[in-house]
Amino acid sequence: MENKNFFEKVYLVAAKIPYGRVTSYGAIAKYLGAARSARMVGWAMNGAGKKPEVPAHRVVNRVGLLSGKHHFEGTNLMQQLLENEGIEVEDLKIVNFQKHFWDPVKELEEDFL
DNA sequence: ACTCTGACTATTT
DNA sequence: CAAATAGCCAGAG
Repeated sequence: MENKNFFEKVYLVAAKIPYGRVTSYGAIAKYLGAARSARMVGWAMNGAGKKPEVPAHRVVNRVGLLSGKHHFEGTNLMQQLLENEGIEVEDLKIVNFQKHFWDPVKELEEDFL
C-alpha cells in the first residue's frame, strides 16, 4: 500500500467509510501517516468525484462542517446525501458530529495499509 | 527547479 | 467567540 499514490490511499480509506458515518480530512491524513496533509486529502477528493466508490460527502472538516459542498452539484446535494444516510445536518454542519464520526485510525487500525 | 494553490488545522488576535 | 494568520505538503503548469 505504501507504494501507492497519496490519492489512491485517500480513496481506499474514504471508500471504507461506513454508511451513515462521516470522518474528517485530518483523520484520513493522519491514518495515512501524513497528519499535516489534510489539505491534500481534501484536494484528493477533488478527483474522487469521478469515483462512485468514494463517498466524498462523508468527508468533512474537523468540526463536521460541509466545507466541500461547493464541489457538489446544486447547492445542497452534499447535505441531502448525508441526511439521506440518517445524518442530521443543520446549516451545512453535521449535528452530533462526534456521534457520527468515524475515525479510520481507531476503526481500521492496521486493516489494509 | 520554481511558483501557485487548496474540499485543512491549530493558534493567535 | 468570530476572524485573521501561519504552517503544511503534494500535484499541476
